[in-house]
Amino acid sequence: MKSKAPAVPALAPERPEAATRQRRKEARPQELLQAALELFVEKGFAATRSEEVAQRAGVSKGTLYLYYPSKEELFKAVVRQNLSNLIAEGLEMAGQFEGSSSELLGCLLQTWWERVGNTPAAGIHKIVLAEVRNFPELAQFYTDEVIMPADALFSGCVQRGIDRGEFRAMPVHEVSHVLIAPLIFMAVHRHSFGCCPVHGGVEIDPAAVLNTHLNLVLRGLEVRGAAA
Amino acid sequence: MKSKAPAVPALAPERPEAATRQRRKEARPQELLQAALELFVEKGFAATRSEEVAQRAGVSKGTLYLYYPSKEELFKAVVRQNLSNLIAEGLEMAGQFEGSSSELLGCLLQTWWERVGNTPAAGIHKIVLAEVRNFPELAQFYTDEVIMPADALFSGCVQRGIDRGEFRAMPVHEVSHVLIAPLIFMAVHRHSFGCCPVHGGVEIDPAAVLNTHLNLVLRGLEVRGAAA
Amino acid sequence: MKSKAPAVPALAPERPEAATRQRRKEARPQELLQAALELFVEKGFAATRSEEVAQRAGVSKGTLYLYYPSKEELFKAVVRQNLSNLIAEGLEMAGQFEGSSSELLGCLLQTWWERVGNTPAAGIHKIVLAEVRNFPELAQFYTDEVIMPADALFSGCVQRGIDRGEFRAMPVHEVSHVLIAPLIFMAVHRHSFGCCPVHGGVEIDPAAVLNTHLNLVLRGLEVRGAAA
Amino acid sequence: MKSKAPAVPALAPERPEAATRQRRKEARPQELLQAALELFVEKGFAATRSEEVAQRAGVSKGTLYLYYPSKEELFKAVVRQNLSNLIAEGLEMAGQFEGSSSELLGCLLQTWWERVGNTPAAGIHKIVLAEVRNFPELAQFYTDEVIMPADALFSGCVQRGIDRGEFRAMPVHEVSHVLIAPLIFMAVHRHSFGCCPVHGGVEIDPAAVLNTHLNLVLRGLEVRGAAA
DNA sequence: CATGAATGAGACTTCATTCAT
DNA sequence: TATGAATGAAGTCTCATTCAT
Repeated sequence: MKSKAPAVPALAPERPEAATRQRRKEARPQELLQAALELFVEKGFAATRSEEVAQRAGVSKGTLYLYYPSKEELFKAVVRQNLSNLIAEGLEMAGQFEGSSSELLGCLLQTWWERVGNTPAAGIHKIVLAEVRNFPELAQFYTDEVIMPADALFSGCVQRGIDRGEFRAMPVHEVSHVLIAPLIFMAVHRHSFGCCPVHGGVEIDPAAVLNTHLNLVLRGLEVRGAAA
Repeated sequence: MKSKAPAVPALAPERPEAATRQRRKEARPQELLQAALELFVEKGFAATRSEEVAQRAGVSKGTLYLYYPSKEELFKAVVRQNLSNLIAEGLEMAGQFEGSSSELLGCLLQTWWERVGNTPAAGIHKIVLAEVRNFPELAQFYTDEVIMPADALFSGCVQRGIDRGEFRAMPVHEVSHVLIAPLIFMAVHRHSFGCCPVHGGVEIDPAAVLNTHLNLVLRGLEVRGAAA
Repeated sequence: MKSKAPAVPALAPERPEAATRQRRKEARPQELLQAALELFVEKGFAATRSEEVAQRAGVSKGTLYLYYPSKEELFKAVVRQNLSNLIAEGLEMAGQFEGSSSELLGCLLQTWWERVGNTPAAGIHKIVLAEVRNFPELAQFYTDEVIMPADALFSGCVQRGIDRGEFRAMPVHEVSHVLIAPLIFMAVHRHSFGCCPVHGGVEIDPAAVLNTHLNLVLRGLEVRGAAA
Repeated sequence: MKSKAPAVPALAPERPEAATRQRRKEARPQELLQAALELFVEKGFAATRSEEVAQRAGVSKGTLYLYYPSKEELFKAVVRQNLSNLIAEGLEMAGQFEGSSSELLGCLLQTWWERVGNTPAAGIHKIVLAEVRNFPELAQFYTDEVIMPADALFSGCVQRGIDRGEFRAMPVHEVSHVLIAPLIFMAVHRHSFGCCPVHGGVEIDPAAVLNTHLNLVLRGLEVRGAAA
């Protein structure tokens, strides 16, 4: 591979190897973060070896350290990157909505599941839950970037429903919590027990749970529950 | 030893042998499990060093291994001990209940929170979620000992409500999931973010969330929602 | 067992338990050395745990240390005791002999095999060979107590044969070495490979080897080999 | 790489990459095995610390584990490496031999002593004798790779002598045993007592013993003993 | 004397990190 | 930049030895 290079003079742009290498070089951080995310989700922070991350990203151990000065920093970068993504997703789906507040919340939760809960990136929740106490700085970060925006989003929708007379008057933050908790829980579950083959376990059909959840909670929220 | 003790007035002080050493030996497993639980919840399984556990229990490294042959076995013992309690509580309460199914579920969840969710034992959920993929046998164990009994308990109560015409006909397993998920999520949260001082975080009042949760979900379940 | 003692006033000599205990107490050092010898031969010095020795001797770990201040000292005691036995055996069989020197040597080797080589005590050779370099003081000890007496014994017999015109004139120490080496080798072998079940190994029949050995070497020694 | 090398005149110095690091990497296994052999022979398997081996080979503890996954595997590798040589030597010599069977056996034993018995590799016998009961698989390995081939080699030579009318008819396996035992014994001895300075010990001159051994045993074997 | 719970030095092994090439 | 050989701190576990009972 090395000594054959001089045999092919200067066809640089046509050489797929060079093209690949270039493309690879720029994609390195992405690939490393991707590999690290997968492994951290699979095995946790401590049980993931640096070399495994490098291998899965197709580089050598040394190269990993060219991009991230330590395993801790790599971990933080993984969390940061995926948190940014989460935020982006959140804002994206917040958007403008015309219909009823029940429909809005249903749509929001449904979308969250499809775009976050059901994707590999959801595993980030698992790691963060497990490791915040070992990386205290992440707590503030995660609170600012995820918990508070998400709460604001959902609380806002609940408040909208109350303001429009669709929902009963209820404490919005608590409702917000009750609304998201089962989804996050389910998402986390998929990355722990969901990956372990057990005999006789309770099969969870996410769609069914989501439907039931909405069915129960929205009905519980709606004011016409008493009226009808 | 049990009922005959009062029959023999003052033999107790005659046994000088059981004074210190023996009493300690009997208390050791408890002390070690207590220390291990705390540390595993604080730092996770992998990040907890055996010696730390021993130190917190006030013994030396070697002593720990006198009682548990490996860190992994210690972990399992912690899970086992604390989970047995869970099951016992659940069955005890499920026993015979006279009131309405809504009251039953409310009482069940309330008790779970007081006796489990609000105690250090709840932190186990966090560790299990985080580590189960590294301990495949634990997955089966936890499924058999916790997840399935819990599901049976809650599903049974929901079914009871449906049978008695109190609840709407709904998929019981999914309802069961929706019922417990927010509690477990809250419990896990208390042992991860709940322990990190953050500025401006959404303050979660467990009692309020629990009330809101019950208020919403039970109302959503009840058949009179349509009747009234 | 403890509290029942006062119920039986003073039948000391009749109590088999006390008799046993007394007898045991005096036999302790013997039993410990016996157990230690067995284990050292089986597993070697380093791989034998103090507690195992105690267990096999039927006492507790602590008791072992009442008799021997350390594992090293126990080891030396084992070697010393068994070496003394070897010497006793050697002297015993040296005796006075009337017949031909060939018969004398044949008888000597045969007896050595029966009384030493074929007994568990022969395992001592194995340990000593393996461990002298870690216990240098044993070397002098073993040389004085075993190697030199044995050499003297066998060399003497060879010299007797030469003096009496039965044997060719040959270097007596070297002949002595050639005479004993196969026996010791065989004895050691019995305690290493001889205890491992292997498929297709070369079966060694000690009696046949001994016969062959005598047949060859004595014939090689005898002066009439050329005459006959 | 093999026969094409001379066809490419001066490419060698062009590879600066293989300068130091690479050459060391290739030499490492040899250096480690050498150090391990020495130490295992000196102190035995159990009493040799991994780090000592590394130090003697001039590397760090971790490097040792880069090449051998455990101390036990290192031990096996030592046995394997040195035993392969033994076998090779034996087969090479056994090949075609023109002279008398006495000469063949004499030459065989003489060579064995020079090439094996008198080198550090002979110390392996000591370790194997001492440790084989703790490594059951080693017993089979050693039997297959050393004991049986060696027996076949020597038995074959004896049989050759009998077939050609040079030797008396005798049980070949037993003769074989008698032939090798003193050599191995002497080799083992050199690595245990031979290394301990003792006063007044019986000085063993290997060459003299070997000569005496051959003198005695071959004379005992030869048929002309009766004929002459 | 005897026990066995407790200790802690020390062995093996892993793996994050460095650095010569 | 990229590599991967090398390092050594640190973790798990063992076991000879001690000592309160």
